[in-house]
Amino acid sequence: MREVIGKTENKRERILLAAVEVFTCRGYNSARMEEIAEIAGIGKGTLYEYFDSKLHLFNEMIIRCWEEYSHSVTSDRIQELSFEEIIWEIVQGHFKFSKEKKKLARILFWDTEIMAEDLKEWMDTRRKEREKLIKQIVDKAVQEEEIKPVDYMLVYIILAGLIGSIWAFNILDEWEINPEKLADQLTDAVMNGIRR
Amino acid sequence: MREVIGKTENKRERILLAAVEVFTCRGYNSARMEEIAEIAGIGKGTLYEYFDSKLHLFNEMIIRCWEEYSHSVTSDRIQELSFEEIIWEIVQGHFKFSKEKKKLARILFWDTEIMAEDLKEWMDTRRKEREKLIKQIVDKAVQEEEIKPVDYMLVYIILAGLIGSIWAFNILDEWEINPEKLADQLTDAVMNGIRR
Amino acid sequence: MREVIGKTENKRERILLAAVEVFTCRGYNSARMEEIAEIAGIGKGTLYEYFDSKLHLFNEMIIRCWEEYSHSVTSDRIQELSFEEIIWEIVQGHFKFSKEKKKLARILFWDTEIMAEDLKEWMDTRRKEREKLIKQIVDKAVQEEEIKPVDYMLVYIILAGLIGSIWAFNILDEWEINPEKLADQLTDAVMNGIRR
Amino acid sequence: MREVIGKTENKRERILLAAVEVFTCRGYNSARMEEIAEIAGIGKGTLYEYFDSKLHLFNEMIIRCWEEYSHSVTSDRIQELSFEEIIWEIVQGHFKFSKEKKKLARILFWDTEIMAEDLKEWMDTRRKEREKLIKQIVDKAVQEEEIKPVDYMLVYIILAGLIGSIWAFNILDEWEINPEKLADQLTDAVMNGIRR
DNA sequence: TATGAATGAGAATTCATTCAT
DNA sequence: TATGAATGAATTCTCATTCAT
Repeated sequence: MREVIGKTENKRERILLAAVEVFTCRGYNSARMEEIAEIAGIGKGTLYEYFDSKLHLFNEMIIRCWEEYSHSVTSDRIQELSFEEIIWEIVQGHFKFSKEKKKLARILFWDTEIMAEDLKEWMDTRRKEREKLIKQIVDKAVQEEEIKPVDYMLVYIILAGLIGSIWAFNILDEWEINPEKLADQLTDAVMNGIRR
Repeated sequence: MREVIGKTENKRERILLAAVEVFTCRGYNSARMEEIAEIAGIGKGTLYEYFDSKLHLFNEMIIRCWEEYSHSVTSDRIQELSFEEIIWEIVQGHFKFSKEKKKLARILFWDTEIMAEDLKEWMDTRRKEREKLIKQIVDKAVQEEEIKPVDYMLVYIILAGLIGSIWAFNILDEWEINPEKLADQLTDAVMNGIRR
Repeated sequence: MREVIGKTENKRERILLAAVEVFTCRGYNSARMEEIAEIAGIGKGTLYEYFDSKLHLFNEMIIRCWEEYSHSVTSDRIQELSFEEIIWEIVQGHFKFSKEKKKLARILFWDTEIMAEDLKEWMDTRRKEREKLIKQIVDKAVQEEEIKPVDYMLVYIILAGLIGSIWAFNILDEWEINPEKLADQLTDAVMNGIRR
Repeated sequence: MREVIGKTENKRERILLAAVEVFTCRGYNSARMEEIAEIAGIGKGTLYEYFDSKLHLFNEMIIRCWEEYSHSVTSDRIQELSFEEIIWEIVQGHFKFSKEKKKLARILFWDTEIMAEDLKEWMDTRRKEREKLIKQIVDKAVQEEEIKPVDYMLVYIILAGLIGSIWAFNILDEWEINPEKLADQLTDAVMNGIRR
């Protein structure tokens, strides 16, 4: 019994992994279902036993990856950390994830134009949640006089920007720096500015 | 003779403008050459008199737009400005450009998957130039003791990040703020940090 | 042992019933084996234990239905009836069958394009039998001076025509008339003509 | 100028002719667009320059053929003819058309299940027109006391039936009789009945 | 030079059939 | 014997590109 379920789950899993590989390398439109099937080591038709269409497969892959990403970035003990520590955690977590799965990050954050409407909504909801979380963190830090009374959107922009730029422009490939050190420096820059 | 050339140049221009319109609205893969021809007001076959292929047209469009972008972001009197002023100029220039040409910005900065190898190289060269420019600016500012002695890559990341996040996440649509004010705030945050 | 056979026979039967349902609703090409299996309440693979292929299943279904039709149209005591009564019986029997199983009739009489060669032959044999029967009936009626000495093919055409038109053109849906009355009128028209 | 139009029209025409050939031989579902293209002597893609889809092509073919059929069956001087003559004309016209284009007739009258809704409506309208025409003819004949006061639907069924049976059951292939003689006999049977 | 009709490679998807269990 | 997961041939349709005019 367990074997059958395992096998089935396994195949679905293998398809999703193959999908990550192909979608991230080629982008949605250039990805061919046949290649995904080949990489998953199954027949073309089998894909459609597990996913209704190319778009459905893509959407499921995105959701799966987003969840994986969330786990890797969000700390469980976020309530206990200071603002400075939170920034450090976010930057470092994101950097680690991006370094490992650079292409995935690209698809995940930017390749949104072909997403189905419901996936867009789903991602929007996730984004709003995140925005709200940052608002709470900023408000708390302002209240506790850890930071200046800034618009939380400003912090959001800065953070999102740092996060974005970390994997963009192929910086990661060329700049040898470890996540912790990068997190140190960026956190310092954000907290204290770069003015002498 | 000159008239023909003039006419020709004109047509090439019209094609490029139409290409911007179509590629930015539909994305590379969904863009159809026929639509580009229609918008340019010419025959489908004529496209191929001016551009070898869809990819070539896309590449030329990217180059064209990048140059336009560079003009709008880079000030001529960059040598005369202080570091703080330069950051302000960059942020504000980018914000303005992005707000006006949101979709173009997206394609320009992130839709890299379909770029031909030579375009990738071209963009890499541009990026290196820009990196070098920032290095000079940072070095000068450090030397003149305007800012702390930071790794110029750090500044590059922060700047690139801010630039990226400005148009990402649909922030632009939802956040009503004018370019100057945003530039003020971000410049202040970068220079002085957000710590109280 | 007998139970297994019984079970088996039962299953074959259920498949044929399901086939009637699906083939008549969807037509041959749009019918899916999976749906037939579902309706029969068996697994997809099991179909192929009982029928070699979709086409074989279709053919067997046709044969089954044709026999059912023959029973409903042909009277046992055909020898005892007058020509007029026979026509009445045929028209009324066909009308009844068609009204109940309109879609089946359509498949049975007209959807011949996908029939396998051997089924075509089978149906041809059936048709010849029927033609022969009508020839006998006509000859007898002519001999007994019940009708004029007409070519039996003429009668065959008229009968086949009436039979065909009864269910065609959606007449059945729109024209509220009971089988007996229709049979009365048509028999009268055939026997006596419509001239005043 | 005329040449270009001629050429284009010619190609559309050739596609329609090829479509008749393939659809009538294979039926809608088994017909392959590629075969139609081959027979028309053009490329696969060219079909789609002239017809949006397989269904559109089928529909246009049906309409075309129906019009052709109508011309061949309907006499211009129908008002001047007696009821008997009209029946004679209809039977003989239909017989001629069917003999020449047996398979087309089959598709035209019976292969209705895959027709698009609007084509079904179109054919229904045609059918209603025809029904109305027959009603007028019957009413006139009844009024002028040429025939008994019968329900016009009865005549419609008989006519439609004769028409149907003429091409059905492969009768045409096996029965050597010329159109005029058949029309004579059937008209006589309808008018006077077959009772001695 | 300009055109757009013609093309056909290529992609997504379906479904009858197979076969390991 | 019964099953249904797996398969891949087959099919429709798209669209970048060509080429005769």
